[in-house]
Amino acid sequence: MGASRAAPVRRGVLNANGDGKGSQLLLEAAAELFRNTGYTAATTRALAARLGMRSASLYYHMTKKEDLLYSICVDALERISAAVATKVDAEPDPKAKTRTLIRAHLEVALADRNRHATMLIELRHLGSRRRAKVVALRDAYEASVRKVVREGQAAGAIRSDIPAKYLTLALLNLLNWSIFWYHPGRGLSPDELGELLATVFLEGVALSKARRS
Amino acid sequence: MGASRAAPVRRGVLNANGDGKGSQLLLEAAAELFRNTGYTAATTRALAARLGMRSASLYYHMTKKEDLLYSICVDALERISAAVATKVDAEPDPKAKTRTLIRAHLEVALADRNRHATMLIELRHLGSRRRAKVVALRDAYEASVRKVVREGQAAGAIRSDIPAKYLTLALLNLLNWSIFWYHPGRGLSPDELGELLATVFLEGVALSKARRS
DNA sequence: GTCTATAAAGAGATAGAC
DNA sequence: GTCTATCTCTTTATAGAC
Repeated sequence: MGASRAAPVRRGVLNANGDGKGSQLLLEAAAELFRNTGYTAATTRALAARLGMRSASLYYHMTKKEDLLYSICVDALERISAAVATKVDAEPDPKAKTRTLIRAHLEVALADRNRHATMLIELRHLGSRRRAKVVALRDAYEASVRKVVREGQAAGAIRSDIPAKYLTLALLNLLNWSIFWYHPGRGLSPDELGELLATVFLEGVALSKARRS
Repeated sequence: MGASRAAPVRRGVLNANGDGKGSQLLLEAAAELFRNTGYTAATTRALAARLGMRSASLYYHMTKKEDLLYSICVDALERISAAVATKVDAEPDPKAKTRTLIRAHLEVALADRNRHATMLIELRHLGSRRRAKVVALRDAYEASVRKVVREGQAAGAIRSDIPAKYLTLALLNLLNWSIFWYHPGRGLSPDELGELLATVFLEGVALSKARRS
């Protein structure tokens, strides 16, 4: 908005090689630390220690600590948006689209648990401009989910007596917060959990006379 | 466990009048601040300012900042456990118990949004002993929800092809995380949201031939 | 690309007056 | 029960050597 262009060079979020392997290692280490400790309590010293360096060295790769949080949030949302859109678009049957969305969302969110948990919980610690950008990405993803729900309603696959808005919020509750209790290895695989949650969401848990348990 | 009793007086979590009105005002102000700013980034100076005092004055009411977080977590869990148990126990019909639980949970959680949000997200910043106590309370509440689900299964009201464990986790996803997007005043009342989520959870969202939308 | 050293600011908590 | 003043520790971030 009112910011003057003082810096001569427009650079990405991280200072150099923003897409290189080094940056991905840095982001993943930061996401794991932020997820466990919380963004504010996570010190640059602790992060550096995990990477086998001193905290000053981090500032070769970034300008401020907040850059890491911003990159993590953008990364998480861009990845899940792209992956889910690809799989949902490839599914022609409107009845199956919701199930495909649920499985695709969980597959990505569980694989990137640290980044998604950080994005969901630590977003508030971004400055207002960056926070607004991340919220816009999040809202866009939410809108894409709502679109699938609405198409399901239009096709007669999903009930229309409840507004798509609330069906979408309920679905995202179910999906997003599973990453906080899911533990890879023990219990269900991501795909099995996806099937389970899709069944709960689509069929409900009540045992009607028409259904065998 | 291995702690020696150095302090001559056993006192509650807050130094004096642990149940008085003053303490409730303090806890609510702290919960609101923690919810918005995060526990670590919330300074004692900012909390004092909200209460019209200086940060040093807070230490007449507490011993450390962490006392506030601990009190908030315990308070939130004790209240919701008691309220839900009362209402669920008063409901004789096993088919209706789940619906009653959902409405009671939401009623309390939405009324105490700041405390519940803080409990869910900031728990990790408690020292290990206190954290274990809060986790035990949380696990006990979760177990009481699971018991309702199991009784529903035993009574033939809830499907048994999915383990009660996962039905309970899905239900708590639906309930707990609604407090982060629910805004009192605009949209649904707590009771209406309760009915809506109960319907989604029990009936599912798929439009079968047997159901009119 | 990483280091040592350190500047500058802000945090939780205490002492003692009123 | 609240205040002023302050101690002490930790934090982010920078400067400049290697």
